[in-house]
Amino acid sequence: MSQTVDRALSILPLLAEGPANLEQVAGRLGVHKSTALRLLRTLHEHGMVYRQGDQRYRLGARLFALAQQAVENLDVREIAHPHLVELNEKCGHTVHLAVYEENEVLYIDKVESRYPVRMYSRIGKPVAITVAAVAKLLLADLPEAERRALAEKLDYPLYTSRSTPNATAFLAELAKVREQGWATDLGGHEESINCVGAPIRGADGRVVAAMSVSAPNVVVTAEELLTLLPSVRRTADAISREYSGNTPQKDQ
Amino acid sequence: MSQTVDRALSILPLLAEGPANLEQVAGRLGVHKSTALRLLRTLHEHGMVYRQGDQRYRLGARLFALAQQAVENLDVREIAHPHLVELNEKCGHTVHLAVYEENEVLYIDKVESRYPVRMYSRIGKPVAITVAAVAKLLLADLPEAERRALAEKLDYPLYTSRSTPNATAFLAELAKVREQGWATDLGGHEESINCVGAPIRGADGRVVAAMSVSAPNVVVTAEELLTLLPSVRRTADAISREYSGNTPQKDQ
DNA sequence: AATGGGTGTTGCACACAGTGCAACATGAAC
DNA sequence: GTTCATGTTGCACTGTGTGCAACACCCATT
Repeated sequence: MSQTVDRALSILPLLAEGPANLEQVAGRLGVHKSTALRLLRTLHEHGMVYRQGDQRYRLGARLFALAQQAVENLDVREIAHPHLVELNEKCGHTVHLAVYEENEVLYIDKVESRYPVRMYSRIGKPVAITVAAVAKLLLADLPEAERRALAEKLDYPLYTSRSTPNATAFLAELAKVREQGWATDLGGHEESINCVGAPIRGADGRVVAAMSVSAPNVVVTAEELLTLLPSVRRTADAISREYSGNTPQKDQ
Repeated sequence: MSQTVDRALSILPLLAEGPANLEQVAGRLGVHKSTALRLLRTLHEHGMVYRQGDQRYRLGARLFALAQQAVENLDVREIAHPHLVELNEKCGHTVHLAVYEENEVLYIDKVESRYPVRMYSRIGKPVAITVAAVAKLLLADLPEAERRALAEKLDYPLYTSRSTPNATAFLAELAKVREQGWATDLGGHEESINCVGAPIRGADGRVVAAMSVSAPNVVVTAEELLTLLPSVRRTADAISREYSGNTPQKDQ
């Protein structure tokens, strides 16, 4: 829509790949050096990019601060956090909270496992959307048309032999998840890691977030993990109740 | 420099305070609704803002992903992390890693305390620059002129009775820190929390990052925490060695 | 010191992208 | 149905962003 802003914003993902100098930026944007310079200066003034010792540009500190504030403003997160901690204290495993936004599912909170073997993930990181339990929960609740369109558009990378292979299988899985009200990921992302998750609903019944408990095979088997399902669901329901109660007419 | 981009970027901190609708954005930017609409659309296309159910705008998911990638590209962090974990396993307290950038000090990594009483902090959050041990370490190494200029420009909020009160006191503290090669924060930010930190240096001897161990009074006294100083310094030195070794002529 | 290549930076004239206005949609409230 | 509040579109104008070319700077190399 706005050419200048469009160009400026295109610089950010470019720099996210690694530092770059003026000419490289200009080259990849397809604009004159002087144009790139002015854009970078503006970004710099706003703290979005940072100029390191060798004059190359990197993403800047303000970006962190903004992402930080953004995540703190999510009221689901605020409400859910103590419940997640409580569940973690009971079972000891990693607990995740995720939301869906614009064709992506991302973690917005995490309580670390108390076992020494931990799974890698980080708040803000987009989730493996075709296999993660939380992703299934969130997508299962989308309106039919949107869900179908998204499923067609996705890639289905075969992380493991148990990954969701294609759109048809994914839509079937989503139907099942919607039916039963909970979801699992049994080695679909990493061979040795299993998850079990449940949805968090707003006052209108729509799924606003999803949570899951994850643990590696070496700590508990899939069957043992599944015995946690009732407490996961209880936790998710408690969060739903509190969330609906606190925001009676607000939507999200 | 670039009016359009400047305006667009000004929207982000505004939305960071909380969701806002078109008119509020236009009002606070001092531009016409239609102008604000076009800017928001461009931001939206890039995933920087998100339009929630009630049509109000919020900060978007891409912001997290970008901040995420940015932090993963910092090679100090990469190298330091296992050392921080090791130190945490030895002493059990919260371990922080921070860098200085454009008049701000911010945490780029953190290993949580294994004690139930934890201090609040989060990766990406700017540090209380006038009192934190890591901030003192990073600022103490700035060139004289820059250090002085920054000290004059800062605010000196009195978080507690032991907070640094003004620029003179701060510069004196920085001189001391530079002299001794380590720093503390004894209840300067929160009455009951103490920290002890050490600098991480690049091949040229300049301080590139700083780390610290923090613990609340109720867990260990300040004196007990200070007994950890040798292992904190040893950890910092180990990181320095590895960082200098791996990046012999690269600067940052 | 002097030369040269590789950078980043500045000033300027032109034109087109961004602007604000006013008219138009939309949808909620009553 | 009417009113109000809010988001959206089309359009003419001009001011902002553009690319160019000249300039400044740094550091190698001789």
